[in-house]
Amino acid sequence: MTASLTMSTEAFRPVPTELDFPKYEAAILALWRERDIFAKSISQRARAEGEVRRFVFYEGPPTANGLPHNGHVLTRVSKDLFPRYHTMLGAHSVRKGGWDTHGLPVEVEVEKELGIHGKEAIKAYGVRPFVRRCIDSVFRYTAEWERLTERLGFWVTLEDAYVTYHRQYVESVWWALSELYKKGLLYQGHKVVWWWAQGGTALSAAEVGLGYKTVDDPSAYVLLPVEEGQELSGAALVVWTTTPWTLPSNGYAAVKASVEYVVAKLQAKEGAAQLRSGRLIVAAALAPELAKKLGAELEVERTLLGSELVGTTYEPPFDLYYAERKGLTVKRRGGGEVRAWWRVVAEDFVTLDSGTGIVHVAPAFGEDDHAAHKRELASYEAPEAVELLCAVNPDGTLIDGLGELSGLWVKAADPLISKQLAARGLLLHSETYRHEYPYCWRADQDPLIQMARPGWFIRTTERLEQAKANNQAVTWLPSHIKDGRFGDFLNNNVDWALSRERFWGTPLNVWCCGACEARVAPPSTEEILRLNPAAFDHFHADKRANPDLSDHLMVHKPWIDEVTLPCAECGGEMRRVPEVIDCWFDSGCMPFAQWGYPHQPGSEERFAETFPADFISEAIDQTRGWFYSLLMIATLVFDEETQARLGLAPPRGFPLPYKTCIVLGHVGDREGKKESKSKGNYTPPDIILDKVAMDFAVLSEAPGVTPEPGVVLIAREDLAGMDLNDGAQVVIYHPERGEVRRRVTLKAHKKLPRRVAVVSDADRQALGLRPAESGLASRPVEVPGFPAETRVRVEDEATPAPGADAFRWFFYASGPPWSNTRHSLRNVRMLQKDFLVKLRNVYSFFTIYANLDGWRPSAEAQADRAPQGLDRWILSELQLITKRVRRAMDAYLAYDAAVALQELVESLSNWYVRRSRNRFWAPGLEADKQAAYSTLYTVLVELSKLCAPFVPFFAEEMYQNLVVHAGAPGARESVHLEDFPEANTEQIDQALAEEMAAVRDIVSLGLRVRAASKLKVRQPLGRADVVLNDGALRERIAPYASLIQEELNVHELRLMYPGHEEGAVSFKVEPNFRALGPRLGKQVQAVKQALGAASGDALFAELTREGSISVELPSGAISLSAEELSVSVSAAAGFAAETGAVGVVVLHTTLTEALIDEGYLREVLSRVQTARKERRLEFSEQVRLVLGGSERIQRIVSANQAHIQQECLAESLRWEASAEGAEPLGDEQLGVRFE
RNA sequence: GGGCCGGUAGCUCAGUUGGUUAGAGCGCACGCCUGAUAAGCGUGAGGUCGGCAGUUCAAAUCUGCCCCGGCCCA
Repeated sequence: MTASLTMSTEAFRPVPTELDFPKYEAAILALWRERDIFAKSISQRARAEGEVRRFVFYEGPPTANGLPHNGHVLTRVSKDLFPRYHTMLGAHSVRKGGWDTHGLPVEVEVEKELGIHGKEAIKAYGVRPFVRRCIDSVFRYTAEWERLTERLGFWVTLEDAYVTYHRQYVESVWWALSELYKKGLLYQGHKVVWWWAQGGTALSAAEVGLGYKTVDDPSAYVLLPVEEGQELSGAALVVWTTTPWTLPSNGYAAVKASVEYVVAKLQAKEGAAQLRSGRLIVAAALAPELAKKLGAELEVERTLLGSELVGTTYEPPFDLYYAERKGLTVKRRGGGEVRAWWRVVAEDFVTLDSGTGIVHVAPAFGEDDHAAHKRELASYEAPEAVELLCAVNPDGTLIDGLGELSGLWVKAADPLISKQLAARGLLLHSETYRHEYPYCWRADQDPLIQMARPGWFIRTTERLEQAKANNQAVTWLPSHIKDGRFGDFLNNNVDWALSRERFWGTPLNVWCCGACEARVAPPSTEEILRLNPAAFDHFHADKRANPDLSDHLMVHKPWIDEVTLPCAECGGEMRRVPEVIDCWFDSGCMPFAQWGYPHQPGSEERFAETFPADFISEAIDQTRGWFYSLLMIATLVFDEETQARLGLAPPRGFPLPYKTCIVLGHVGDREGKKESKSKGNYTPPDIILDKVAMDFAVLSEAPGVTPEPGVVLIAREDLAGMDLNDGAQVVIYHPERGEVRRRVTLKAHKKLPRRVAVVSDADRQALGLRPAESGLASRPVEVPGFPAETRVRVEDEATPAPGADAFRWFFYASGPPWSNTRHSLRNVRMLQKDFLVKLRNVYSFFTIYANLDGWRPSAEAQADRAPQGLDRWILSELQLITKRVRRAMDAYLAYDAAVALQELVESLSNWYVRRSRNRFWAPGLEADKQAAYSTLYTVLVELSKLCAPFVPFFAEEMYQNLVVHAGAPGARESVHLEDFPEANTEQIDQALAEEMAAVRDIVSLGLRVRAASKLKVRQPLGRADVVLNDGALRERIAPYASLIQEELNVHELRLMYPGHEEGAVSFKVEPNFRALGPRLGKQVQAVKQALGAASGDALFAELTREGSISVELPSGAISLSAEELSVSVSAAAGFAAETGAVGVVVLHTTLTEALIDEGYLREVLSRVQTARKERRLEFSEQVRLVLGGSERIQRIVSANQAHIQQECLAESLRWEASAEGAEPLGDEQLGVRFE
């Protein structure tokens, strides 16, 4: 048979023997592109007749100004899975991409590019060119993102992706802000923020979190003397602070009302510094500790509750405000008058964890402080009379009026402040305090300070109950997010600090009148133009001068700052506030802003169709990010009243704006550590997707080793990262000159850091490489930026990369997506082997035999005949798994679905195919063989559909070959245009599933007996006895007797009832705890003992005879029914037998001469087949066989000549007594050759 | 310091309403099979279920405290 002839008659393309997944994935990608399968998968559903169910998915926009990493791979594959599934279920699922483009990270990138730092530097450079650079930088890595997206098979339309800086998008955001403004939810106020003084900006919580460092700060215990004329005069409150620079801004001293305080006399030692007061007021519980610090005795004079201290006035440490405002009093709403500042207040945030139990409160610095101040203000009749005390300028220097302290950077002022306080007798004690303190994440020498700043806020706290109710309606996966991390976050909600004093962001659309108090928040440029038709003239002029100016910049700083509006109240000029907004607000607007709602034509319909989302998914760090911004904005903007006003029909109840949210865990390295580019413990996605290659900085030598030519040394971790062992053969080359390659041996070297490679002189010369200048000090993160000739690429050519399906499968099958994943090439390959490789082998097996037999799919071949035996079983398994997969996917449980699919492949490969092999190589194409092909074909085709959302490439590969190429009836263009399989419950046979499980157990037990008795399976045995624990199973197993016989290679199989065996087993009778526990309680332990002490065989006999067992207990005799007992058999000593959960398998191990002959015959066949294989003969090629060897073999061969010829495809068989090359075969000799 | 999640075999993970012999895969060891063959299969070893205390006839499972790791927040 020649190749060309075979080709023409074969229904299926042969499956290549080499395992190169990336190779065929490339072909599949081309096919999808060419045929536009993704678009068709969507439009096909949209065109369906009748009401089309929608499945709404929102893309959480990534930022394209950084490179994608493995965490993004997880999000992308997670986001891809469910829309694919629902599309196959018939839903219309639009997948619009999106890009997040605003924010500080973009500005920082540009600053780096320009080599400038800070707001002032940006202004000096020019905001106009700066912003133009921002817009250019936003899509720096778009190409990489697009490539990764396509390569992973993540189906999303990027062509019409929403972009947060686009004018259309910005105007939608404006609309939302305008709505909030109208509802009174947008206001200007003060908030304590983490302030980066040098940069002149507040940092978001996430940014602050990046910069914590352990530092030593001053720790000062300061006296606040009680003012004259009060009960406690003569004593001083002791407060503790680690930020002395906030002392000039002190406003209150806070205590906890319920805590006990003491007035104690300090027994100062000789020579101690002179203090203003020797009587100290501190929390009783902390007094001893303070005394210890002071090295002095504290003599308690009086004890009082915190509540008794409230109202006491004191002298602040600095005169700055005191002189002027000590007389300022305010009226309480409920009546009464208090001094505005410098009195004791009761606050719950006061703890006894550290300090003195009395807290120095500086309302301008510190969140608790500010909140306390606000509570005070809220109780006044005229709060506006009280101005905030703030002795610090926005640039972080102390204000004028503080003498030598004025103009000093706050941290620099600390020592001086301590000195002054000491001089004035107010410093009780000072030391240093080691703690975590935040620094700017991008200028790590700049400490952040907490500071109250004016800004714009969204009154989220006002509608918090709705937000919470909304959260309760969301299906969170995992469920603990709802009341855990997300719920907690809502419970601790504070108003959303919306504004940012930066340049590149959505400008806050609030215009204020310079002459009066009027403000407007126009929702669109259209409205702006209505108010001032010339509003954008300056932009158009700029555009004429610079035609390449992006139109989108019309709604950005600095152009938008020039837009003025006439004041409707007074006719004055209104100017925009200078701030831009938090970019999280942008992303939270995407449900409507992606359509340009409500300004764009058609956006109402589109928004109505796609709100809320059925499903979103991002990593856990988005809890406070996107998950929050989406939910909060939807809650605030789309309340019932507004929905009615907007005419959103039908009205949406909670949850908004997403029904289900899968919260993903983080992707870690092999050790579970966070993958980080700077540490180099990072597997680039390309290693999984394309080829196993990595770049290293070139070194000429390692500590203590001179490299030999042909050997390259790298760190052990890097070796493991490429899934290679010490001594692996790889190729190395110049990263830009891949045509010249050297084959080398990789060796691990302990003293090497990551991402450097020691290359010998000879190899370096041959490849045109030179050592990297930074040598051993090269940091992993820098290596990609090195000049090409100082980098060497190491590639494992022998083992292709696992590919996109394997990458996807890894994330689905390695565990629930919310648990952290340990990612590495090795782990990806491990899971690939379990599923993809195994499935591929079955698929390959099928094509080989189906082609040999000329079987092809047809309506007739797939006719619904009643399947029997194994066919019936595997088809039932298929339906059971289909049911499980659907149930799991409907509940968004990808991992459960993946496990189910894996089980099906296991059953298919390890049992169905293995047990059916002889059916496939039986001669001819009889009915049974037809049935086998038809069954295996059906399972494979259904599997291709079942796994299509998971491994879209391989599913397509199978489908294209088995269905499309083979011209099967009903073939669609792509598996992704197919309907997802529905379980055919008629084919489910639960009983059969149990029976087959028992059969597989019995076979395992039998094999265990053989292994224990050192009896090869090839040696037939006379008989096997099976004693089942469950007698009822005997009848049900009987039909599979021949199958078991064959697997165990025994002539006869006896299935026995317990009690009818021949002494090979003994019985064990135990309590059935589940049944007996409730009845007997404590006595079950006594029953257990009694049963254990008695003979199991006797108990079993009694049970069989009487139907129950009587047991003597200390409390009297009780009778136990069969249901209350569990009886099991085990192998009796002296038999070749093994015990398992199903029962006992006994093998009769006596070998007769006839059995030995049979064994030899099997050996002869095996030898001949092995010889065929060694000669690489075609499966169907006929041979002229010559055998030789000892006499006994000759006798066996001649007695079975026809059988041997048939089995081994031998057209002739000749015996040659003196055959050369005869080898030992047990006690005999055999030689095999072909003529 | 607070919150959330996790801690089960060498590794990665399952583990039903608590039921008495805790599972799977990989890896390892041994072996089998040979017309899936650079495949396939079996068996085995390997566990104080993070620790301690409690509830219970019975705890990997429920409760409390503690230890370790990760993440988030401060």
